[in-house]
Amino acid sequence: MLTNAPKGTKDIMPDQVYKWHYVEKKWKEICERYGFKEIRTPMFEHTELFQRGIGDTTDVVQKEMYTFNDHGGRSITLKPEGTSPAVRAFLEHKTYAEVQPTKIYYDIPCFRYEKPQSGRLRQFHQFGVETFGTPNMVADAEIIAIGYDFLTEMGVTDLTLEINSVGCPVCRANHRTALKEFLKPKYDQLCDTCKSRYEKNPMRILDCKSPIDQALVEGAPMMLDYLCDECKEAFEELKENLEAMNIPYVVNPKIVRGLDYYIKTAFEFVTNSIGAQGTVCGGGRYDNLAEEVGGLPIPGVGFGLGKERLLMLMEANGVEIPEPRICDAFIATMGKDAKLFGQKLMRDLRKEGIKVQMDDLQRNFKGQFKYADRIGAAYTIVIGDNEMQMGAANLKNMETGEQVEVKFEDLAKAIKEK
RNA sequence: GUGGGUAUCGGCAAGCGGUUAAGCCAUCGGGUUGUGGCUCCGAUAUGCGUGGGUUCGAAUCCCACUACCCACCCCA
Repeated sequence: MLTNAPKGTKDIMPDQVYKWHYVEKKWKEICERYGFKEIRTPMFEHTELFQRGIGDTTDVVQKEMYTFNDHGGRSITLKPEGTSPAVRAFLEHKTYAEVQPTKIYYDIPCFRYEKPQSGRLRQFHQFGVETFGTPNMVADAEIIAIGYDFLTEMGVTDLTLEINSVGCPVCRANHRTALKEFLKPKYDQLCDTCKSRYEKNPMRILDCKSPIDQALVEGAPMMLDYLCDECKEAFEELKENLEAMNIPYVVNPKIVRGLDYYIKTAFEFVTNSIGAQGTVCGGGRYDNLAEEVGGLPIPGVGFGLGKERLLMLMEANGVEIPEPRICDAFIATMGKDAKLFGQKLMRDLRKEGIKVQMDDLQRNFKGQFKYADRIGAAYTIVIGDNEMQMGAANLKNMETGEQVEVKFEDLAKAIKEK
């Protein structure tokens, strides 16, 4: 029991971390290529930030947050997402007083108390980007472009970009009224889930998986038809920008966001190849969020991208992530003198930046070779009585089997050359 | 929160009520004190998720619990 990680958490073991390093490095590279800077916010925030930011009625806030009181009586919550904390930091540090827009990226753990399943964990990790300070659709398109380029460069193929506009509070309310009006006479026929969605989030009914509900929803008023002039224009601009950048998309009028702060642009990169949780990246615009959490009205747009889901998708797509070599040279020794000398040699070579290892288990000579092979050493340096006398080691290339005598002082150079 | 599935060595896995629980991979040791990957030999579960029960006898049947997986919901 004590030797089990808590439900919904996963260890990333040493033989797997290189994959994480790989995507993290690429993520940093691409964000910086786009002119974004990294931000690091705390692991936890005041609970109220999320209640106000994400929205009191959302599932995330109502039943999924890891919330506790600290010893000072403050209600604290492990962050379930990255946008609200980023906005909070932007406001707190009055970054709006600097040249705008502000473009940031991050790489964070998130915590949500959910029932784990494929692609869904209680502690998961996401990459994110946010652009603050511009209401212009150019920013939305740029955010989407980062996601598109990143995913593409990671070798992911079976992925679709779906976009939608969820309108603004005004047009969304109109649509909601019209939709409920439309659904009212059919209410009794809806599935139980949708009955509960009727009041809370009727837009979700449009996306119900039940074929019965799908039929009932036929001809229902769609958000896109209810957009006000401003929102409609914005959506057109977004599409124009995406087309100009050659980013393929499909309009999915059924995309709904579960976080209250989204307005206008909503988008998702979705796949079918990693199970039911197919959204690898999702985001949108949130012009009212800053004000909602008590700050100035600062427009923003961004996305979150699930690292675990990305890794799953890469695996499903057969993307090969190169495993770095952990040992350039293994020093195999015979006899005590050689072993002690090997210790010194190992230190010298390590100072040269070479990855060197020796036996830690008192293996016999043959065992040392076997071990060198197992850990994938590129070279084995052999030192015994003969070598000690000659002042040169036998350097064996483990791949070709080729062996040469190399003076101790020339070893670093010889190994680095290949 | 609601469903469904699975639990035998580090990994994969046979076993389907009857003497000592297959096998493969991995690991460790060895094949005459100096060279790995191939090959050969040997070692490694008194134990079958946990606790009860049925039975002369259970990994094999029943019950409960627990863990993990998958799906709904929701989302990254």
